[in-house]
Amino acid sequence: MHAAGLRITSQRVEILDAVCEGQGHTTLGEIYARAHAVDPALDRSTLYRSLKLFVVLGLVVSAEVSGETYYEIAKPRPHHHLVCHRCGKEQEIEHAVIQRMFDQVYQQYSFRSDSDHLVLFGICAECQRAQSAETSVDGRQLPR
Amino acid sequence: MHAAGLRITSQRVEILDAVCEGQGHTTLGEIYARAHAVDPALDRSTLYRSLKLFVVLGLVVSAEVSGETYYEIAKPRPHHHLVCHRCGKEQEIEHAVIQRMFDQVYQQYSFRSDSDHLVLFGICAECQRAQSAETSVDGRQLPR
DNA sequence: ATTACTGCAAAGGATTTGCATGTGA
DNA sequence: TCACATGCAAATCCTTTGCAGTAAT
Repeated sequence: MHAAGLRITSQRVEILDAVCEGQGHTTLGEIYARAHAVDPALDRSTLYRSLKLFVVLGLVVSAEVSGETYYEIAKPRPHHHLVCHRCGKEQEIEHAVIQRMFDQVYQQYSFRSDSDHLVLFGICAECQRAQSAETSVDGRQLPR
Repeated sequence: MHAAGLRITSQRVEILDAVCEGQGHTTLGEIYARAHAVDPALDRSTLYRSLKLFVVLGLVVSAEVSGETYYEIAKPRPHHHLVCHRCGKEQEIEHAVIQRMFDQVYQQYSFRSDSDHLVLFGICAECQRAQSAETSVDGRQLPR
């Protein structure tokens, strides 16, 4: 940071903290809420400027999911997320599974994928159980 | 469409046509340009309203890629895109490769993925060749 | 003492909304 | 005919920008 002649200000620290707190993905609004709670004088324009800076510096990565931009502290290794569209919970998954898929894509299409931050939507284990419970009576599946 | 008590208007047809014309993904701006060329009276608000309706009805799917929303006629089978971030070209790939990855994710995480429209970034075959040419002289690789 | 950074306020752009009018079924 | 859709204009929301004051090095 110093290397680029940039300064470490209290606002930047607060914002970076706020990004950390939202483990996994956080929206801009959430970041602002947290940082603003700590420092009510913090302005939105500062948030926008800082976030943009962090992304350029590679401290933070951003991803667009269903119309919103999410921010996350950059991690050294590529990783990916599973998001349940029933309960909204998200979990991180390791890169290995994805890498195998990338390899197959390369074999078939000669395309070298390097997306290091995919988001897969679906139904998590818990919600699968909940769903099957909804369509069954006393554990017996209802005919559809 | 009639089923829901909705009407088929000339504007809706024009907009749907405009989405079709942009094979693969099209931005809202491109759709507007095309539809507006056909019918200069067409208003942006109508475009927004119609596009939103089409997405709800499942006629059109939307995806956000690098800060922009892209629209595409919904296809019966799930499919995915490879986007080269050097030349910008995109190609469609079949679902099978992705499905295998989904299966592995399910085995490891009990998470049922159903993303039917992934976008993978990377470098396409052509650009790989171009890149290696840049770092070679007379076909011999330069030491890095 | 510099000069980058902030907050404020205003500008800019994209999207949404209220309402009177028009039009498809 | 009658409710749905449209166009227009205004409202709203999100993000960016210019500038004068503030603070980090």
